[in-house]
Amino acid sequence: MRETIDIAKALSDANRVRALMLLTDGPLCVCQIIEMLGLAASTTSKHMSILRQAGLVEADKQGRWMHYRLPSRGASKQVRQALRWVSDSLGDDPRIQRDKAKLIKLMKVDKEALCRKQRS
Amino acid sequence: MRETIDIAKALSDANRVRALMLLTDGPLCVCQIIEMLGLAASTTSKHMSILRQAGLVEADKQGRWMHYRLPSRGASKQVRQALRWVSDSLGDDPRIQRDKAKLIKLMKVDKEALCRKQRS
DNA sequence: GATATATTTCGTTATATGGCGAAATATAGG
DNA sequence: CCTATATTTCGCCATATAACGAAATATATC
Repeated sequence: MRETIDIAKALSDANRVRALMLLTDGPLCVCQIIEMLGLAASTTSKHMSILRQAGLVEADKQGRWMHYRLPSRGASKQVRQALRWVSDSLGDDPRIQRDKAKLIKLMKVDKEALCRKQRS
Repeated sequence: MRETIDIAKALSDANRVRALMLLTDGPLCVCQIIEMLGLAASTTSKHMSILRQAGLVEADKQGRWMHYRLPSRGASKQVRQALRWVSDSLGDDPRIQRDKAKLIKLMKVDKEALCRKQRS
């Protein structure tokens, strides 16, 4: 029960769902997610931690950079099914599609440059 | 997007999820749901209205009694998929099973008697 | 039509949540 | 080991949410 509610809670905020959908084409660095959502770093970090707690994303730290990605095969049936639901539901949502288009451009920007820009 | 978030929000409260799962074996009267959840009538009513808004339940009024049930075939793919997720996830949850057992007993009580008891 | 009653709506209160900026943490590189 | 820096944690504020009881609504029955 707890797990199910945690997953539902994690999915009940638009910015978190956007972040999740951004990961469908591969892992992203926190700074990239910050840029995409347009939120403060602290807020974005909290969102990712909630998604992680629910098992909807996995994280791994590479040096100073933290990368988030969708869970690998090992994920529980619950998580897999929830992810499929969201993904099927929002596959052609206009906001999500705009995000994906914007992400393609963003991926061309160097991470170092991105972080520098965010600092200033 | 809105619809997805509304569904997730509706599913992010334990009492609402319990109410939803109670309906898997057929429609119930509000007074029965009140009894099962152990909440005030007004609170229960609000929960049902949130589930209804999200499309996760349908309602029909029969005289003074309002009956809630899971949506019929017409439901959107989103709703059907979300319901399957919850149902698969909680099929063998202990709390849900206890609820179901309790419901079987409750179904033997006359609705009139139930409402009278709740009033007093 | 008046009364009883099942449910909903309203008003209130306490807690949860999402947002930010500042401070803390951890790691790369001089 | 000291500095720079990517991310997280903390403290705060505003808004959202879940709970209740009281009042309102709708419907059956007299």
